[in-house]
Amino acid sequence: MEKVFKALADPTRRRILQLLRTRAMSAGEIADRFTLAKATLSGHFAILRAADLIDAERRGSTIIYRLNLSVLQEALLEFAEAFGIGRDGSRIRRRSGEAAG
Amino acid sequence: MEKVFKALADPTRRRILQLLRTRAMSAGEIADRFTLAKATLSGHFAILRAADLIDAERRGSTIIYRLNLSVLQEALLEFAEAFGIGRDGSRIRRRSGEAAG
DNA sequence: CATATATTTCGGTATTTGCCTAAATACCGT
DNA sequence: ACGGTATTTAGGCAAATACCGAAATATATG
Repeated sequence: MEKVFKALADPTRRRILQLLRTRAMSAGEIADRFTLAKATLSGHFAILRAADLIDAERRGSTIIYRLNLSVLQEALLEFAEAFGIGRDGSRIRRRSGEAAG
Repeated sequence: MEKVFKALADPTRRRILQLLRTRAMSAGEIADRFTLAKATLSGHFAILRAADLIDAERRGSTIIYRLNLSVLQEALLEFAEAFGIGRDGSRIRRRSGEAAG
């Protein structure tokens, strides 16, 4: 959870996740969409990987990154539920200290 | 959105929001629940306020902070929708580039 | 006005972050 | 094994962050 929030704090990393939303991409393919140095992007990949938000798969000489949507989902949902925030905008009141389903 | 994610990146600030979940509290009341200096907490309040995640209301000599849940809600929902993440865990597929809800 | 209380602002330090270039590693084709 | 492409790791720098104690501000009260 901590690592996920730290990872999401950077706009470049959020953009990377957005890019991977539609399909998996190689490190270079992603890097081409940014004006940053490849080494810089590589650092961002490492952080996203440490947060388990993306998976890396070596495919020959390239490395394919894939969005791990379920982890993003879990983290967001867990956080939202802690505040009783529902999809429809409703707030579910809980007795203080009670955990969300 | 940027400010919200930056604000949420720090665990102390997330704890502050959690504290305000049940009821509004004065700065001092909040500070008493941390081992950090009041000045440090005051800085965190400023960041949360800049992100519009909390509202401040002067009440005599104290300042009452209140969680601005709707802003947290909006930010989280907007982000989740961009990834097609639904409350039930389902993923809604969209044509690339198409905006959510 | 003087004092007390609540909170913020200021000035400083240590750590972390984001970026870069250069060098290292991994894999491929010849 | 050699040269080329893809990617990461290493080293370094500037800016941002998180923290603190001290000083400043605002409010209430005697």
